[in-house]
Amino acid sequence: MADKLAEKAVRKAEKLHAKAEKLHTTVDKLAAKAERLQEWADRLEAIELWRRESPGRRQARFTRQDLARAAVALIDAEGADALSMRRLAQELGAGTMTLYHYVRNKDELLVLVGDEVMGEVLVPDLAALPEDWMEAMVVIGTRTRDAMRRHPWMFELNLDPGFGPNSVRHIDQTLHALRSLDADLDVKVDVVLAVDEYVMGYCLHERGALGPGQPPMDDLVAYAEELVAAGGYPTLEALLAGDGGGVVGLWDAFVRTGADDARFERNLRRFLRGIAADLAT
Amino acid sequence: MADKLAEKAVRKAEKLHAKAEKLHTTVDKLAAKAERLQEWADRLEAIELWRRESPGRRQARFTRQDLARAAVALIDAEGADALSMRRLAQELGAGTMTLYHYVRNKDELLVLVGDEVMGEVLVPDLAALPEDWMEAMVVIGTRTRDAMRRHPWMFELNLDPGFGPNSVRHIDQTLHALRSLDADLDVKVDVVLAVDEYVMGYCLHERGALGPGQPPMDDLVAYAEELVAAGGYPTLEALLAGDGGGVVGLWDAFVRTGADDARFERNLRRFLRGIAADLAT
DNA sequence: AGTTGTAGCGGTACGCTGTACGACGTGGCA
DNA sequence: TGCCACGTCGTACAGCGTACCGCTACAACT
Repeated sequence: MADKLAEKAVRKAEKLHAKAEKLHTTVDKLAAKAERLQEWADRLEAIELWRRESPGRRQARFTRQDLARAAVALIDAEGADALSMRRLAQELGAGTMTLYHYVRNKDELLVLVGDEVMGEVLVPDLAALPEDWMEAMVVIGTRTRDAMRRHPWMFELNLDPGFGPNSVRHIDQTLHALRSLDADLDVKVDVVLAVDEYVMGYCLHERGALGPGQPPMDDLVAYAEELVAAGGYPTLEALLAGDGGGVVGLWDAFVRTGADDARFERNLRRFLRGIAADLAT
Repeated sequence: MADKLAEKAVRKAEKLHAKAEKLHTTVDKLAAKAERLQEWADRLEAIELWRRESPGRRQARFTRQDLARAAVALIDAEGADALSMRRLAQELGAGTMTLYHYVRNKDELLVLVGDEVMGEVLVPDLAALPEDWMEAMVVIGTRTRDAMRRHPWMFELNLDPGFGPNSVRHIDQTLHALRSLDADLDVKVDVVLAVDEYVMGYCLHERGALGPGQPPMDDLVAYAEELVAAGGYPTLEALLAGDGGGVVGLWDAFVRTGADDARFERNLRRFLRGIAADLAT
């Protein structure tokens, strides 16, 4: 009798357990969905930044662009670390907390800064863009690279692709550059993204690349030898064993190639050629 | 007489002024050179991180890799902002300042983290890399993308291309992948950099891209209308005027294309094709 | 014209950060 | 055995983002 009761209890417990597990997975799924929705909500909140125009009646001392421009100037001069709310306010001759009337938090300020820089990427005269889509993409890509060269700190800001007026205009202009490409919208968007990705990747690398100069090669070679001793560096090993310039030769090749100014356009054109060839099939 | 004296004085002053100016430009030049050298010194100091092996005799509680692994786990779980020296120390069950015996400052810790992640990019078995250089590059590129998908916060760390063992191994492997490419070292390095740039650019974009989901389209359209009203958005304007899906259609195209899993390899292959075609001429 | 609500401004304070400094105990060598 | 330097870590400080809240002066209404 007691056994039976115990058995029943066990079965009941198992059932409850299974039920609990099911509930658990349901909760997990809901949580995941909620997170996804939250992400979207956050990102769309970013659009809100651009939609809400200074809602007050009274005239404010500054415009948001004033903040953005001052921030860009400050970062250009002293680096991204120098940009703090206090410092920017000081630069503008205002109290720190005043900035929070133009911007909800520092991240929003950075979004402003990002869009300000995107303004420099824009082609001033759309009509001047070449008809040929590949040439037009080279023009836009080069402008982008130039802007990122002026403001290499852009990558330190960790901005997601934004919805600011200038960012949208950049997309618009890039699509405009593709007007001579006979393909449907999805293909064009694919090309827009791909080219933007290459360009940004180039700029990201260029930002961190070493300019020409002479490192203490002894340390370098010593380090390379230590690495090779650990094994698993076939190319390095061959270079050390062979007589073709050794490790220093490889280093030089990287520095030289990294500093080659024609590299950007050369590879961009290679990419565009590859895209065109693929689209032609 | 007094006039003559005054004239003389003026001439002398001018001469001195010119001399001062010359000195000034010299000083500027020297300062620029010093800055360049300083940059190099700083970057080479980074190699020092890898060269200096725990110099002490006594056995330390942790290894640098312990720190790196704990940091990666922490950031994976709670995001890059969660990584502070205090928090990591707590995670390791150590005092905060203890970490500073493994690492000179937080930046060095991040370099360690970066190289740890680069370890995931490495191809486990070099011999398994396809002979064909284009196929081999696709393998390496895909591995890189996968690692960056697992750790999209890598771009928040603002790391320059590093000299850590795994980073060097990645370069080595990539050059190894190009062994079937008949070209001299400079060309190969160009290809290595270009492909790495595209791959990183793709990952950088993917990190910030919106996953599939439904935004509040009304706000979006309203925003687009506001922008078009400002002028200078020909494509957007045409989309709003035309009947081909409108702004929502464009938005969808971006979201759809951004979420297209085949996009990475497709465009990487296009790039490689373009490179091969160019090298063949 | 006078009044008033509030938009714009900013001082203070809190909890967090990275890290300089110095104290402490213990392990390894002489 | 004695020593000392190595690994460990508590404390302190300057600077960060920003929540909270009081103040001032202007735009709008009576």
